Amino acid sequence: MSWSKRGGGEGEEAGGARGYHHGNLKEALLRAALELIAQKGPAGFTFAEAARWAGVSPAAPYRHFRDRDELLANVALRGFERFEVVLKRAWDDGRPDALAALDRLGKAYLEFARTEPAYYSAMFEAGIPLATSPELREAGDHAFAVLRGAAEKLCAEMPPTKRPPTLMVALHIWSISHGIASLFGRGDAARRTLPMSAEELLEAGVLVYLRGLGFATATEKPAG
Amino acid sequence: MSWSKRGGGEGEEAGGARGYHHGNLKEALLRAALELIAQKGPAGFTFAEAARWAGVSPAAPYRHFRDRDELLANVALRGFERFEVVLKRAWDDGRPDALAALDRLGKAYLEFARTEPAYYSAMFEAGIPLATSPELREAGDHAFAVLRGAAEKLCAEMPPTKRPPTLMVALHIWSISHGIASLFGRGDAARRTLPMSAEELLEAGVLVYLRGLGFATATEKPAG
DNA sequence: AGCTCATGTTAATGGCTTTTACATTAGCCA
DNA sequence: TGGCTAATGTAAAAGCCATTAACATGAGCT
Repeated sequence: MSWSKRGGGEGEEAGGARGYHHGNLKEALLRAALELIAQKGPAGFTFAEAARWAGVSPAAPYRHFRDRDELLANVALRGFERFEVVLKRAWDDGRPDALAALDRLGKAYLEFARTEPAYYSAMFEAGIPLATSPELREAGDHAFAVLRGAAEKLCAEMPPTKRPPTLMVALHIWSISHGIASLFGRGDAARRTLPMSAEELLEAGVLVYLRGLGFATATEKPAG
Repeated sequence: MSWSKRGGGEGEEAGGARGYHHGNLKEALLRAALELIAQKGPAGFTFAEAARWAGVSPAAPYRHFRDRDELLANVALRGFERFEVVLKRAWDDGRPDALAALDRLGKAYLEFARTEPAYYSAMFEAGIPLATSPELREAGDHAFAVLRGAAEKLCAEMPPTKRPPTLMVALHIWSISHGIASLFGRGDAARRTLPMSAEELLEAGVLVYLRGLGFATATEKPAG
């Protein structure tokens, strides 16, 4: 293998001798940013430190990102793409049944917020205007589309007469997932001691909600 | 009236002649911070600019706040206090009935996020560790206590046999409110075009949820 | 009047962001 | 192979910010 330059992002991490050109600086900066955001939050992250981490001068990043905000936006973009993958895998087209798949979906949402706090905060808390780039908005929409697809399948299983609006159901599930993730789903920030895990809280909430829609759940016998 | 100094916060806004001492700098800084956060987000806000806005030197704020973060935390603290007042007023002890009051509560939550985005982002998105100060956590807890009280009254109206855990209900309602406010509730940031207002979305979600709990709502006749 | 402490100011250090002018070299074409 | 050009880095500089230390002012009390 040609170990030369564009290795797909390996680079030299920290300190390896390299020529005048880095070879994969853009990738390295995205990674550095992610690492730094994870450590110190989106606010604490600095362009200069990312450059240092990648072993280049403070001006080098400007060859790849218009400014600090654009780098942040790119992190968010990548986050949404990853998020979509994760959610899609969890949903798995609703197998074996919509309810079980939805449960996985919720857990995946929370797990993403917990294990990828850097992405999550870049995506939802860094205050990046979604209008920044069409791609960003699109990526966000694609991630949401997974939830929407889930709502669709769920609604399809209900009798047409009492079938609720799909979009509304998707928005509700998204909102409660996001609310729980934001308020209780991360390491120790904003931690309030809960009597249950975020996962249990979300699962219970969604079950109650579905029951409210008239969706018959297995655990709940109709006549108590 | 003694127009002299400590006027309760009036100060000179911008440019008025004043002596060596400001007279109410702490208050002026808190206001300036709020204004700046509203304009440019919690990240864009700078200590120096707040000082400028208050008409003092860049070092003066350090007499009142340990550093920039402490000022931010104080803004958040004040935000939680205000939030509690707003929520309490909306809840109004559950009058005339728990359901109507809960509806007002939800709307108040969203209205706060919309009309006080500076407070809201300082409280929930600025990444201030709640452990920063006991007061901050306490203020947050007090605000949540209003929701908890609402859940309590709601649960109390249900037959004891099928009465759900109060805390869980409060957490669910808080989560969906927070999720909707964060995702759809602000000016134009993160705006996705919805087929309904955030208020309608929240109201519908809560109604479905309550129905799922077995709470009989007026709009929904038992036999459709 | 005089003391003292809270509150402001000035000046200085060090970091970050961003721009401009210049350096290096990778990729390509003859 | 040799040379051109655009992409990618570097160096240096301007301007802003956070934070601190040394010094100034005056408010409130005795």
